[in-house]
Parts: sequence; C-alpha cells; structure tokens
Amino acid sequence: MAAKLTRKDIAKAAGVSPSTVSRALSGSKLIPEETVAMIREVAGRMGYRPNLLAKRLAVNRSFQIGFVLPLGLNRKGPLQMSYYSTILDGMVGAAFPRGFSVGIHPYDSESEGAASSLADIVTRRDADGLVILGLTQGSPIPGALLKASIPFVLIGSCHKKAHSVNCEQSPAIREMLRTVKELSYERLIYVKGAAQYYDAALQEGSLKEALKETPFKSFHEMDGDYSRTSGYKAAERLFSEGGLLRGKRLPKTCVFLACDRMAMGFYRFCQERGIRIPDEVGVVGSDRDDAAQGLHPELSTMRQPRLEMGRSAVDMLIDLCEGSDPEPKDMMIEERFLKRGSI
Amino acid sequence: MAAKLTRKDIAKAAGVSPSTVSRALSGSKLIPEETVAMIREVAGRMGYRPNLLAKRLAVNRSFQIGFVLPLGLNRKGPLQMSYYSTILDGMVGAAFPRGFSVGIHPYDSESEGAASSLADIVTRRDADGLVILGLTQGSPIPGALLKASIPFVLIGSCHKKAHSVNCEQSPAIREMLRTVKELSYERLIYVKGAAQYYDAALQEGSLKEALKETPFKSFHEMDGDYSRTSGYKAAERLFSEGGLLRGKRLPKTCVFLACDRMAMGFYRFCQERGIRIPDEVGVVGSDRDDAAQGLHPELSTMRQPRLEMGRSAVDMLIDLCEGSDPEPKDMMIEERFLKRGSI
DNA sequence: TTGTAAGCGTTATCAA
DNA sequence: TTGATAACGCTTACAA
Repeated sequence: MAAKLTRKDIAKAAGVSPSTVSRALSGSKLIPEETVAMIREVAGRMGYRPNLLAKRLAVNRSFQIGFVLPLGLNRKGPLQMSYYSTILDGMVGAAFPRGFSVGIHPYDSESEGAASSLADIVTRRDADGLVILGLTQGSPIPGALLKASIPFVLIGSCHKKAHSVNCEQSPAIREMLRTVKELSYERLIYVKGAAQYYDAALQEGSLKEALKETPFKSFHEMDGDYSRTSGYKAAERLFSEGGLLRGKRLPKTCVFLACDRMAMGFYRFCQERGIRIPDEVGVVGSDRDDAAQGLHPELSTMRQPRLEMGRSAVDMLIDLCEGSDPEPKDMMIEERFLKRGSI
Repeated sequence: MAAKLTRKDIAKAAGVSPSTVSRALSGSKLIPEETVAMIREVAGRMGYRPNLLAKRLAVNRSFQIGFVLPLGLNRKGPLQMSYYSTILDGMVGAAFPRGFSVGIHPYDSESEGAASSLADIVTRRDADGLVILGLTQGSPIPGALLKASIPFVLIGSCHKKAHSVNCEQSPAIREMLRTVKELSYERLIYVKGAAQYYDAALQEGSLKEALKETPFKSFHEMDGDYSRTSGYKAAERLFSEGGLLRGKRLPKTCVFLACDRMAMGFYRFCQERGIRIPDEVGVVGSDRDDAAQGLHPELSTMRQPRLEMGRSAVDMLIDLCEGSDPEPKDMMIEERFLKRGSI
C-alpha cells in the first residue's frame, strides 16, 4: 500500500501548486480542461485519496445526517422494528448520491436534557442535521431545536415551525371502508393506537372523516397501544361474554386495527379459539409490518411509503442544510390500501 | 444560541492556555484536579462543545465504523432484512459507549473494484475500520483488504488471515435432532441454503455431523436458495406425485429448512392444500426471522445471536483499530434451538 | 504543572 | 489561470 499521499505529493508530481490540485479535483471552473485531465491522471495513477477529515474541518461540515430514534420501544433495539429500518434504508439511499452518510443516534427520553444532547450532535458537527423519529405529541424537542437553530426534519410527528414528513392516510382509509362495505360488512370495530403519537391521531381523524362518506350500521372504538398483546386482548373482549360479538345473529363484523402487530395478536386469539378469518370476522391492519407476513389468511393492510418518507426527509434536510428552502412544510406521502384474504 | 466557541475562548475565560483546556477536557493525568474542575465549570457554563471535525483531523481518526452490506439481495434495501438490521442494532449498541458511531456503506458487487472502493472508505478516513456482511465464499474482497491493511471484521463469512464472527450451529442442531427424534419422527428432509454462503456450508456440515450422533431412518436433501419461493417449491415437490410423501403409509416426516423465509413458503403451500402442521409434517426453520413471527403454529427455529454478533464484531474491530489483538481469530457464538408448535 | 507552537490535509482568499 | 498563505479547531511534542 502506498504511503499516505496528500495534495502536496500530487502537486509535486504534476508540477503544479497544491491549490491547483485542489481546484482541479473539485471541478473548479477556473482550471482549463487539459490541466484538470492531467492532474486527474497523475492523482489516479498515484492512487491519491483526498482526506475527508481535513475537508470536513476546512468547510466545517460533516456531510453526515443524524438518524435519531427512540430507545426502549421494545426489549430489543429500535432498529429491529421494520418501521425504523425501512425508513433508514430510504435515508441511506437518498443520502449516498448526494455525498452524505447516515449516522445513527439513539435517544433516551424526551426530556429537555435529551433535546440539548440532540442539539449537541449538530453543534459538535457530528452531523449537519437530524432526521428525528418517534416523537410523541407535544414533545419539547422540536421547540428546543428550533431555538438552537439546528436543522432537522421530523418523521411521524409535526410542529408548526418545523419541517416534517408524514403519511397521508385518508385516501387509503376511504378505499378500505368502501371495500369493506362492498363485502357487506355491517359493523366496524376500530382498535386505536397509542394516543400519544401524532400518527395515531391522524389515523383516527382520517377514519372518522371517511366514515361520514361511508357510514356503517354500527361503529365502535376500542383502546390499543400498538402491542401484540393489546390486539389479543381486543379480540378477547370482543368474543367474550360481555363483548360485541356474542348473541346468535351477528351482524357481519370487520375489525380495523391501528397496526399490524395488534392484528397479529388478534389473529393469535382467533387461531387459538378456532375462529375463522374472514368467515367469522374480517381483519384489517395498518402498516404492512414485515412481522405480519406470515399470517394466514394474508392480512389486508396499508402500505406505508416508508422508503419514500426516508428519502424525502433526507432531501428536505440536505436542502435545509444547504440554506435553501427555509419555509417549514409538512410533506404528506400517500399510503395505499392492500386488499388481501383477511376480509 | 451562543456563537461558536473554541478552546481559545474557554482558555481566555478561565485564564489558562488553550492546551490546558484541551488536556483538562480530555482527562489528561497531568493536570491537577482542581484545575480540571475549574475548567470544566467554565466550559460548562459557557456551553462549550468541542468540534469533533477538528479532533478527528488532529488525531487522524474518524471514530466511525463502516457497516458494509450487500445491495440487491432483494427488491427492497438490505436493511429491511432483519438479519442485517439486528446486527446493525448490536453494532450501534457496542460502538456508542466506546465513542464510535456507525455509518452505513452499501456495496454493489464483489468485484475487485468493489474491494478498492471499500478500501477507500478507510483510506479517505470515512471510517476507521469495516464490518463486512454477506460476502460469498471465495470472495476476493478479504484478500484485497488485507493487502491494503484495512482493519476489518467479517460477519457470516471467514478468511484464514482475517477476523470474523460467526454463528456456532452445532449444539443447537444436535439438540434439534434429538428433540425431533424424541417426537418419533422417522424421516428428515433438509432444504439447503444458497451454496455460495459460508453460513450455508457451516450448517450443512454441522447437520451431517450431528446426524451421526442422532441418525434417522431416512434422510434426504433438497436444494434451496433462501427464498420463500424455494420453500414453497420444496413443499410442492415433496407432496407432488413423484415426491417423497406420496404413498399411504408415510413414515412420520420432519422438514428442516435453512432459513425461516423458506419455511414461510413451505407453510404457505401447506395452508393452501390444507396440510396440517405438525400433524402431517413437522417443520423447523433456522434463523428466527421476524417475518416468520405470524406463522401458525409457531415455527420451531434457531435463535441466532445476531445482536451479540454485531457487538462482538465492533469490539474486535475497535481493538484492532487501536492496535491490540493482531491475531486473526474466528469468533463463534452459539445459537439456540427454540422448540415451538411446528413439530 | 503549564504554555508555546508545530502540525493534521484540506479549502478559500488574495495577489500575481 | 495559478500560487502563496491564512484559516479550520484541535492534539501533542517540546520548552519553560
């Protein structure tokens, strides 16, 4: 392996000054083509690799994006939830061609302390900006970051003065309701998500709105918290003595759950009791979770545009870091309804 | 927000020299405690945040670890496979407390060109070392990297002169065979993984070895490629006219598949044909894939120590970057057999 | 125990 | 169109 080469070595070999090398290699307009070609050739032949650390210091930018995600959502790490890893995938895909890389920064809580440690990521130039996931509603973090003028983009939450990317659920939910209705379901049960999340609120709002257009004879809500257990318990309540589905002459019922994990719990209960899906009850999930792939019959659900959300967030963030696009905006990307065998 | 503060500002405010500040803040032994405390206090009060870019240049280290993973394994990105994202999770967890962060570097192919672009990641100081996943057997990449003296650790592959972390499958496979045998299965079918991977070879070796200890009346192998489709096709062949399971008086059969994805395909076929698991056929998977969580009955499988593998790889790599531990070693971490309802 | 000053390898300003 | 040269903010000999 060649010893560590710097611009100086190339300059000497090419018979020009270091700054000329620098300009040639970074495509400056000032240098004539032939000089550029010559220098390129020399650099290539010698195997010169510019030192990124030096460049970063010189321009005071890290060319990194901080991917900020909450710790402690489950026993395992957050990256094991496909929601996060898919968004990360989209981010990496968008960052790479723009010369950025993505670093991962878990955060503990949503305290003021957390806000300042997130701000530090940028202040210390570990990243040029942040993409922040999993914030609950009313979190102090966006405000604090704004005050510190840290560039950031939220995913799955929003703030009036900040950039954000969210999932537009209305059209898919409207389509889902129409489809369910056409299958002559008469009763709809909605198992809600954890109330502290913006996503959950968005979904509930979209559903209620869509119900005006496609009303059901009977509509009920049940609380849930996005966990498998809460889906299981919802089924338990529905099918237990005092529940909605007792009695002999049932109206045809469809259960819409705020996430696929809950649907998995719901399935589990049905499987244990021999309740047939969709013959005895229809089931619809919400976020096409990979973990639900193995369900049989296949779960009807929504395809969240997670890759696109990650990509858009990165694009917005880089624009933001580059000074353009200072108007805060909430970008909404549409999800799609996927009809499968569960209804 | 305070203007950008440097060591100089702190030095002035504390009435000492910049280098004293530097030493105090990085815990140098040379400085008396009270001076350290004083400087800490001043720095804290003023909200000083050391610039990482400058530090990195000064010490010529990025304090980053490159997480290198193959592109194009599926239509979506590689991070959407829980194998990769779980390992990444483990890596982030181990890197963080040691002051390192993890950057993600997809690679296209296993050509020589790919090897040199991986080497560049380190040469340009974008990372201090690499953790490389998904290499096929006989890849030119480890050799090329070794020649360029790039610090790296392999996961899921190995090379005689390189560090690597792999999964020890033998004990779990032995236990699985014993369990299956105790359940009075007489015939074992093994659906193999894609031959180009080291993991696949390891598994096949372990299985054959274990079969000596716990032999079956009948043992057959079938080819597979880790895809769901290939699991489905395996089932199709098994149950089709010419297959192993025709005839009326079947020996009790268990199918062991090289990954859970294939098991999912296998289940799908059985579900479509009304073949009951485990009554008519037992099924065992291999890697506790999240995507198989929804299977019913629950799939018996192996718990791969992915988090631990990621953690160990990072620890080895950092040690390597720090100059210690130059002896190449292949660290094997044991997986465990998980008996569930599928047998 | 502390200060001075020379790097680290770039970019960018200002003359030439 | 090029070449000196001064940042960038830190670490770390070497001196004091």
